[in-house]
Amino acid sequence: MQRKRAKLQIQNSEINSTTASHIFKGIAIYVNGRTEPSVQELRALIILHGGVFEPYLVNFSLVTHIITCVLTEAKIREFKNRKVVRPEWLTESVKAGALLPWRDFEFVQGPRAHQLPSYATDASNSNAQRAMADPEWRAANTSAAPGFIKTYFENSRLHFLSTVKAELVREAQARAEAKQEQQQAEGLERADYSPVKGKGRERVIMHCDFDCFFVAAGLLSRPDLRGKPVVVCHSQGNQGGSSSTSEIACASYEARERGIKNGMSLQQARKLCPSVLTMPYEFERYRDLALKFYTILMVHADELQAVSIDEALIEVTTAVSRVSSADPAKDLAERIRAEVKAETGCEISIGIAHNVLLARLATRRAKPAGALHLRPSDVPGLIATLEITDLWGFAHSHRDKAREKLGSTALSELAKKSRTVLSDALGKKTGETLYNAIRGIDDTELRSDKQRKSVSAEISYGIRFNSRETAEVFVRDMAETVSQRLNELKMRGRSITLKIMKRAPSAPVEAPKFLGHGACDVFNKQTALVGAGGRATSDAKVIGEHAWRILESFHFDPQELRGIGIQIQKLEPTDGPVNTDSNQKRLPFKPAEPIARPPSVIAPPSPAPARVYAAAVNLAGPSTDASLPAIDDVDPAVLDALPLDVRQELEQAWQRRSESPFPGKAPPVQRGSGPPRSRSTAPQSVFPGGKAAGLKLGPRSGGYILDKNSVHPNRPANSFLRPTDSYIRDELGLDPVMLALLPRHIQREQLTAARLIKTLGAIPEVSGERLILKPRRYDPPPDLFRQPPPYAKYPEKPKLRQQGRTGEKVFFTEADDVQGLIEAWVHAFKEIPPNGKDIEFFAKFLVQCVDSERSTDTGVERAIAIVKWWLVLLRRYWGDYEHIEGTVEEAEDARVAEAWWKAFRDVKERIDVVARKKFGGRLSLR
DNA sequence: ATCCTCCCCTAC
DNA sequence: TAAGGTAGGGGAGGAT
Repeated sequence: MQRKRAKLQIQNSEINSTTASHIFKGIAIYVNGRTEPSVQELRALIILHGGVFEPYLVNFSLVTHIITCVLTEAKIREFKNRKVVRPEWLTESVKAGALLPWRDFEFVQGPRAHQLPSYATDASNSNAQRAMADPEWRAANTSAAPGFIKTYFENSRLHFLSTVKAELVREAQARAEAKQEQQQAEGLERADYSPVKGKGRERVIMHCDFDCFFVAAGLLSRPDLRGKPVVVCHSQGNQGGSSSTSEIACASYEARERGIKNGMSLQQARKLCPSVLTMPYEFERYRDLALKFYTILMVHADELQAVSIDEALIEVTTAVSRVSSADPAKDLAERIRAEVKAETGCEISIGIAHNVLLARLATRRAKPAGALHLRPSDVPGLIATLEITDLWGFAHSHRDKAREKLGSTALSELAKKSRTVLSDALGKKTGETLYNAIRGIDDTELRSDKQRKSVSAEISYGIRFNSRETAEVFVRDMAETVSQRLNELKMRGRSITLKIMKRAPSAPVEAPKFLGHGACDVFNKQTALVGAGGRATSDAKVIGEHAWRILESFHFDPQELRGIGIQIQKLEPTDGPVNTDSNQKRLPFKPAEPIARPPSVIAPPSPAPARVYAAAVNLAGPSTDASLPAIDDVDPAVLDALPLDVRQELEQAWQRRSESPFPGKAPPVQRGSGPPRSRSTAPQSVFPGGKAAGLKLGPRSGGYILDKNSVHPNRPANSFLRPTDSYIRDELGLDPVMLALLPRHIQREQLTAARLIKTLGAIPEVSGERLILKPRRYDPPPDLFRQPPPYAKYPEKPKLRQQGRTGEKVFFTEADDVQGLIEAWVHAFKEIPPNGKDIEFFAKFLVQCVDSERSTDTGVERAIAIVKWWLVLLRRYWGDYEHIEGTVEEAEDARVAEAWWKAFRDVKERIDVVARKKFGGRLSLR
């Protein structure tokens, strides 16, 4: 193969000697399958114009683009993250004499409507079109409406499910904490004789799940509807609901028999069953029922993992061991079912097995209204009848992969595949999970102690903006929402991701689903979230500012937006109490008092201890947007005025720096053509010299907990959190106050290191990371501003303005070779950023073309032609950077590219503003 | 190797 | 009219 490659490369270079142009310079192309024009012709074309033809796809990194006319399903997956382009890209580029943007020729597989939900046809929703035509309706019922976010979340079933799940998880966690403490206490008292609990005994796992939860709940007050095809959805079924796109959240068994499925639209359901009846959501009732359900489960469970409002996994090994009968597990399950039925009036089903995987499988066979104990001997027989999607965690995507790469989706077939084969097809871990699952093996533990990693809010329904301003208001409101959620959890974050859904170019303006998002392109962008003083934050203004900046950086038309989400990561607990009147609905769990509990059942756990939030340090009030204290030397106004990319770079630097408790100055930022910044993993300075006046800072998040009895709300009791001040000071030789100022993870390191010193007398050189509290080198201040571009290298830097008329009006005449001029301009500024005055001049000229009183269609057309040409030029030089912005780029040419694209977008925006004013639309560059 | 980031995927 | 959220697991691919 290597020889073959080498030979072909020689052939390539022979053709190369007669190169006609260099438009494909830097491009390496692999041609996949049969194409029109043929591979031979394409190869000649590529080489003729300075590109590289890669005959084999041995190494993906050698190939920049893949050319194809058809792709098999398998290839689509294989090439998913590649630039796959139609051959016309090459032929058209040659015709144009310039490299056209590959995205305009991106290979896309034909419509895959079958993958979309049934309501998502291509047709626009005519009801929505009508409604949206009325500005008043629009202003009152879409994302532009005041209070939209609140009402939306009040009515969203998915939001409800997520919220309740989070609450249940927290309760389970609190319970686990309490239980652990109780056990520890008992363990101490009875250490001498207490037997090791449960060890050596096979686990008993139960998967408990309401049958058609929402429907069952609704039927409690509508007994006359029992036995009928009923669904829960928003639509009141006006006009028979025959044209309703309202989604069915839950269908009764009678409805399911008629083919109605959860997630269908009501209109679909009506077609299948015209007599289907609808019930409204009753969120508060669901909450009450779930509370009763979980309370009962908690009584019986050693361990409980909340799955959702109507579903939980419990380990009941102990409780089962206390039942003496022929089938104790099944008997306990029936008892639990009876208790839930008595308390809630609803049926649950319970799957029982020795692991989670099988318990979940058992539940399916237990339904409706039953309990089923799946024994090891039953497993092979059951598994053999199943499909891959019957396994928890495997859905259509894995099914498709299995079908393509493994030739089957039946577990009986997949059972013949080796571990390696499965892993190669599905990924390492997923393959192993599947391999084990087929054999009934699953050793996942029930976990109730997981800590939160992110907090987010997202809406992709009813998002319709007609202006930048409404979009901005919305984004900032969303930020407010996220901020509240963070505060309720007493969390702050250091990282923000904005998710944007934008109407796909091929999708109708009004989606098939009423006010839905329709087919969309999704954009995620993550940046550092920098609160006051460079610290983690939950401040709504700060979050809003970051989110809005990110959104703006995309320069999307607000009218095209269909979904907005804000996610906060890199969470830290808030130290002191945050002034939030927690209006969060907490599930009012109380110490369980189960109904008709037989004496064989273990005693209910004691309630969780009062949770105390110790404020380690609280020297200042909560952070606010207005006070940017720590970065003393930077005027906030200056900061604001910086270009986004510079700002973000600084912010990231601050963030890195602020690992130190005293966010003083950011580390130096390499700029321009200097050597690339070494992202040193060197230890962060723990105690910068000089201004230890950092003490004036506000509360440092992550302070250790001084009260040894306190328990952090979202963290299980953790021994490292427990040292007393005197222990820290006297035994470990650390300053407890200083320690409290450190972020939690550094505290942990410091404590560990100090303990090691104490016991070993020295710290082992583990990774060379920061080890122990001691003063460190002081980092010099950052290089805040861009170096001026090296003008001297370009003594005859051409100015666009020189070509303009000197009179009061700036205008090109027909005689001017505008295209040639722009080309010369762009070419001249290929290696340094363009001059702002030139851009200004150019923008004015174009705006005038569109806007001036004597502007005619030809003026507009001229502007379009010029902007298009500009676009072609920019894409020719910097096509790869077109959709990249705001990134922290080191390379000079990347900076230049970004500068040009920014200029382009700014100018385009200015023209669009005028065009919108004048014609109510934007310039189309297609 | 191991970590990090940026996705996709999955569950309810 | 309708209310398509949310968090975590994991894979790919690049940086360290």
